[in-house]
Amino acid sequence: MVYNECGQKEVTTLHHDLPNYMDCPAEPILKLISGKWKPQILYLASKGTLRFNSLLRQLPGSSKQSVSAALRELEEAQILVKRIVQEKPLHIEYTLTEKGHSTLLIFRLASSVSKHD
Amino acid sequence: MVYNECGQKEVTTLHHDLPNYMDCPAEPILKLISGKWKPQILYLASKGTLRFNSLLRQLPGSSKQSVSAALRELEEAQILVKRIVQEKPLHIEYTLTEKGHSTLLIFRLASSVSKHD
DNA sequence: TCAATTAGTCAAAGAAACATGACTGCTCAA
DNA sequence: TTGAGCAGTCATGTTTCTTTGACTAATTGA
Repeated sequence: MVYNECGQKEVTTLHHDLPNYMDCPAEPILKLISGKWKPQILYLASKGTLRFNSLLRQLPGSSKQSVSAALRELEEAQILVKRIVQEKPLHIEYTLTEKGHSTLLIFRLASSVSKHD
Repeated sequence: MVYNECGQKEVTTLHHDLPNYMDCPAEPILKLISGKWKPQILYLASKGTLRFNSLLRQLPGSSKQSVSAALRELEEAQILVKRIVQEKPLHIEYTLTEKGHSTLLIFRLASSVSKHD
């Protein structure tokens, strides 16, 4: 015999245990902005334009591989824009988009939540 | 010779590349609420009280091990409370705390950010 | 008494994430 | 023209995360 969450007999089906097709709507963005380096990368992006090698040095313990992957994912999600700066010396810049700025609102809320724990 | 982000000569030191001691303040909570199952667990918790085996069935593909670990971490962080319900049948319930509810504000913001991309 | 349910733990295996080091190709100042 | 910096890629190895399956121990209904 099967019981539901209220301790009552469940005669028909376990409909409350069926796989949920109502998934957490926040999951995609959470997945996008989490990981070993992405929060810190976005935080640094909020302070100014990013450059690859500089970023690597600002993330001690990180690797080209994962920083490169993080930048690519954030660019694909249109949170960062990559642009080639045709100035001397020629270089590449990563900057927050409008979407990137609104995504960073999540960070501000998150840090205020953790402050008064 | 070394150049800074503006393409100007950097005569003294690369102070903009020194390891940053200003870490992203949102990182701890982001780490806490992210992972393979935690977003969905918290989402389900927002809809009502959780029970271990029911939760497992609602998360197809998950394992006892990781759901158990997730619940423990969320309990340790005081986002969920665990309580033994002395009713027939005796069982254990996980419920959102006050802190848990304010943490879920992050989810609401996150989903609204992703909706108008 | 027996089988099922609840709520887990533990060891081992497999998958995913991440780091290391070598290498590429371009630019730029000396 | 050489050496250094920039912005990466790629193969390999390690570490970390997650699943699998066996097991425990109590409760409960038939």
